[in-house]
Amino acid sequence: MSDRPTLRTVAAKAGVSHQTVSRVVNGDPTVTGGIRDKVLSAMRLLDYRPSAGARALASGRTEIVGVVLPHNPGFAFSNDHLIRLVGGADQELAARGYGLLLSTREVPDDAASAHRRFTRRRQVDGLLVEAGVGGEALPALRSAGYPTVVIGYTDEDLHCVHPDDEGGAYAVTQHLLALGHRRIGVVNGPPENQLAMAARLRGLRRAFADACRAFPDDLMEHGDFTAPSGYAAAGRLMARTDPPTAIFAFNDGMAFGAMRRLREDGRALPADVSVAGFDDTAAAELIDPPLTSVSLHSVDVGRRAARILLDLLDGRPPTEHESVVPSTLRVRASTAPPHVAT
Amino acid sequence: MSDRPTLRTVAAKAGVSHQTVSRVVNGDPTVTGGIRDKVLSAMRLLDYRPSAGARALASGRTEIVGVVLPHNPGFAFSNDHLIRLVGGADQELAARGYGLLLSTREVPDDAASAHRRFTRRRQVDGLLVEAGVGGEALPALRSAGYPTVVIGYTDEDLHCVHPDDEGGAYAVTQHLLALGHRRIGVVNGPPENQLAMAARLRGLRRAFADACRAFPDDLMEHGDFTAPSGYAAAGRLMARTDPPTAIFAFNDGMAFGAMRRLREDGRALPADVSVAGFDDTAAAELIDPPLTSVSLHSVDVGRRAARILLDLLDGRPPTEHESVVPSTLRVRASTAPPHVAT
DNA sequence: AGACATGGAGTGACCGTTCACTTGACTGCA
DNA sequence: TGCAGTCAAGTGAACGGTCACTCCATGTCT
Repeated sequence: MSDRPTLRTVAAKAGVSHQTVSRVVNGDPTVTGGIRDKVLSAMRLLDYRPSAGARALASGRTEIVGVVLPHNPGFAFSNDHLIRLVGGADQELAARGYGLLLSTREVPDDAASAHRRFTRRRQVDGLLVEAGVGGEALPALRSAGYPTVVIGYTDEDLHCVHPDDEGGAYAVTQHLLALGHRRIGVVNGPPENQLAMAARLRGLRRAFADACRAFPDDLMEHGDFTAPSGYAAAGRLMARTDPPTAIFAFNDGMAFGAMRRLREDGRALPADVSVAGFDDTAAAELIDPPLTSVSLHSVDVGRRAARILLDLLDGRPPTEHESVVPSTLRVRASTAPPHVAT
Repeated sequence: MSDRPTLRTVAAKAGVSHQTVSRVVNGDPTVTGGIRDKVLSAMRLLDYRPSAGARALASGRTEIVGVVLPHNPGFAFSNDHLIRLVGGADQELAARGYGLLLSTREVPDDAASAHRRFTRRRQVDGLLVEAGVGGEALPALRSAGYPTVVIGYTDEDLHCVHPDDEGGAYAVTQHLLALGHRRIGVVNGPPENQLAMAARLRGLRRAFADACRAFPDDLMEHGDFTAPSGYAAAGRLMARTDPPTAIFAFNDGMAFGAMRRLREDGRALPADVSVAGFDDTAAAELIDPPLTSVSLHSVDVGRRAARILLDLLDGRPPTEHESVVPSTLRVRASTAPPHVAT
């Protein structure tokens, strides 16, 4: 009595076979209008809800995809990115009836644990993996044999989607060069994000090359994406004998740190030194002066990744192996022409 | 051949019954060591992975909980909170073998759609709902009859967990009063978050009362959590004949807007006017001057909610109906004693 | 008019677990 | 020595869908 109704219960009520009810549930067009109505009202009457488990068992598909995210509370700058990524993926996947099973793991985690939760228990049809979960996890995922799309960069032979880091860095650099800056200091990111950072560096170099110049390698420092590391890097850059007139930090967090350092050193922003960031976090337009940065369209990245995964799930191999989502430069008040040289 | 092994396949290989294999998989202690080893090696040999679908069908439990989040891209300030919430919940739930099935919906959404995805197809055992999904959705969820924990405030008769908004606001107000501020302007939040805002207002009033004063109601303005609304509200507050010496905005975003407005009006921060926010977003300590705010311990809120849900799922009714997670005041440079009155 | 294609609806097996019972061996106690 | 009591392991029936077929009533072509 208190048991939930099944296909057969509904079938009995409607005076049809359980298969017919199944057809109605799945929107099979071969069911006649009259019969369909009878079944629908029986379903409504009994408050019928299909059992996802039974369906998964019988069909072999769970209609769930696993989403593996890095969860590094200290690395706050990417939260905007992550949540938008997931939101975008959810939009696409939900439209096709797929659910998102989440796994957020501390980044220093044994490679196995994150994905094993899904694959060990065959509860997902495919996987969406943020590259930040760490390179060790990816080979393990590959071997599990699930359709997988990586969000970010990867060395593995997997489909991947990422923002146009190279294009974004190109745009920033071109913007600074056009303003008249010649000595541009760079605050590069940490080695963990090597592939993304390499792309940004490529964009930077290409912009210099297109302006018939070369990036002076001695003007590069490294940070770890945190504001303090940007603070320190800016200090080192400005201590050069011929200091830069602009600083391009490879994420907003380090740009904020650099801004603080420059201001503490008594330099006016952007009159004395221009600063540009990357990622266009929420704080970028709140800070004073508002930070020139590169917006990543994370929602679109998530959507694109989801679409590729859906192709894979449908057995429709996507044409492109690596998909790049355009990013856009947001010019704000932190960048301006340099002081006229003496 | 390419089919995945089942319990019975493993059983045949190990020379035992399928039930014994099931016992080993589920860690039943009644299985003898020798037999267990045989089964385990057979499992390893065949790369056996249990079918979540079959298990769900047979046991009636999916070992998945649904997480319903509001997804409002414009409302960037809460992303930190959301992602930490989920991270915390995941920590607790994963430890007990539960997965998190995510649903992020645009906030203006028909009440039905968000949760129906889960409940319609019975793929979750319980639900974790962020109160921001909107009040209309909650009654619908209730009727679905799933064990449910609300993260935030609710009028419904559901278990809920939220940060100590009242205590946080009390701490901020007490801090400002202790500094010597008497006229404290408030930028209240939007009506959608009425219950949380009411709690913050209670804390504010209580702090005034404990100092044997009363909050001057004429010094309250409303915003919508965005920086521009804080900007506007600050303008209105400072236009009073007797303007406040401190502004307490009910979230960081509005505080940032207020700071910009004050600075544009030529006021020094915090020398002329102190500003305090709420939520302690990542940007709070990056901005200049760093913003005094209230940190919400979102991870703990998520964990607590998950634990309560686990109690519910275990048929162990939690003692407390409403659970409050302490929040802490972070005093930074945006608050200081007021100018000495003439 | 008879053979045949067509399309709506029904039949029963099967997917891979768990669950309630049963079986059988071994224990300890009278 | 016999028998209840215990405990490890086995048996077979669900669980609630989907899938591959069969079946039957039409309509069409020769």
